[in-house]
Amino acid sequence: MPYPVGHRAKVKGKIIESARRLFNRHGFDNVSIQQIMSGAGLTHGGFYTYFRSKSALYTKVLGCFFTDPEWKNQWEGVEVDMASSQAAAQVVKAYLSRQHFEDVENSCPMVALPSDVMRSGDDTKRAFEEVFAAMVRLLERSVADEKQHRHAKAQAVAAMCVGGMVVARAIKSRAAADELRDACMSIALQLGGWADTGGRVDTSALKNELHEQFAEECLAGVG
Amino acid sequence: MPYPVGHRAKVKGKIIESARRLFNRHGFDNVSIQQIMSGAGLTHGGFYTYFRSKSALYTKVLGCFFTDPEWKNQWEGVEVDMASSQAAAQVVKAYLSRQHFEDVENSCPMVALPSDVMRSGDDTKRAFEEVFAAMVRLLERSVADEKQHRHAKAQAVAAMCVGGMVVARAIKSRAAADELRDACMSIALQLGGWADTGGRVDTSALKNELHEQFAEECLAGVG
DNA sequence: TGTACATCAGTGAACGCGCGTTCACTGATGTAC
DNA sequence: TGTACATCAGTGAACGCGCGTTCACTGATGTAC
Repeated sequence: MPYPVGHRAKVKGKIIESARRLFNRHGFDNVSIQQIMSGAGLTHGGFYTYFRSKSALYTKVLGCFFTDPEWKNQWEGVEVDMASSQAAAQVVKAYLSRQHFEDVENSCPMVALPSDVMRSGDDTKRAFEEVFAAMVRLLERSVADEKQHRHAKAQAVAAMCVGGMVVARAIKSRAAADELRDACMSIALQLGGWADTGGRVDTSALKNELHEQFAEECLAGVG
Repeated sequence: MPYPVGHRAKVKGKIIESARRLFNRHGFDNVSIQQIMSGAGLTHGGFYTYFRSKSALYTKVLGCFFTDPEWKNQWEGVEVDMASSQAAAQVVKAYLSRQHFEDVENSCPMVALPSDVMRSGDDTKRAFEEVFAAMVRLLERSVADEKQHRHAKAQAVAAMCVGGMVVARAIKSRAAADELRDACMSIALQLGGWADTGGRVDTSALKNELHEQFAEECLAGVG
């Protein structure tokens, strides 16, 4: 057997990682296979030994988004304890943080690619749905409300987080974007019944949570 | 002077209208000039006597979005009284309605095109910003809260409306999308302090409001 | 250890295609007399 | 009313370009003996 075991899986991972960064920044249509492969240190010709088509890669990228280790270690900040009831508050703060706002390449795909996903196929939409559902599940656990209202509140908070970031990125004025993020953050924390402790946070906890949900499916595909 | 006065302006309007529908449905990159012109009943060659480039048309389309009369009369429903304090509630309900969800071609561009705008130039982002600001201004007037908190709450509600629709459109399950819209609607109404009167509404009021703001600039461009 | 070999990851030229854009031309229009 | 004319909105062939995709080939790898 020539070539070390796992060589292809490693290279495939590099291609996905390169594609993730490029898609996040420029969208599906404005990224060429040549750019993706070059970002992975290869030439364009080999692409089709790894993926059936450009769309197939796109679906894979979205599905694997939250399991990517580089992404998982991006937003650096203060420690997060997922067991604590503060977890949801910290996730909201991290999601609407300036760091997440600025780091387009490594941002949540729900913020970077929603229009693209609307126009994509069912597989891509399912991947998006899973990501959103996981976020809602995480928030839901610590919403301060009667049980029957928690789910709706968590959904609304998640929508506010995603919507706030999407709009902040799509408007021109930096000041207006900052104001919008702040407003959404403070109202979302109020809604969830989470005190604004004022500290800085990262979202490695959120990412770990989501990691559990997709790691299996994703690694199966890459290996 | 050959050809009736205003002929070109009318045709230009048709091109913009055709482009608006196509961009909303397929995004900037997946629509060709040939499709746009054909939608306006013309051949592709004449395009450049009306617009400097495809991007220039795109910017114009976004800027004029809310002034378009066809769009203004789209979501049909019950009468709306803008003077009433119920206006904001009605706008929220219409924004998150099933009608708006389903009518992709005529939907709000903030829902249909956010990723595209993020990657666009400053002009496009300014147009997006104006649209969002107008929505916030409209909501702000009737938020039930102390004056200094109204602006933030209006921003958060607007973000929730946009985010809820964006996510609803990007996920696969119709049932989950319905649930999300309902959750956002009910929480948004709560947040604003607007009773859920349960009636159906349309958004012609919102559109009229926004119309005032952009009509001048837009008509200047078209004429 | 050294040599011959089979494997297959990756290369890069080539393909057809549709796009945005240009431009010389056509032909319908209202005007002049 | 009828004819000749100037205008210019719209046509459609043509352009260069970059894309997604294919495929015959290369050459580095670990294996066999």
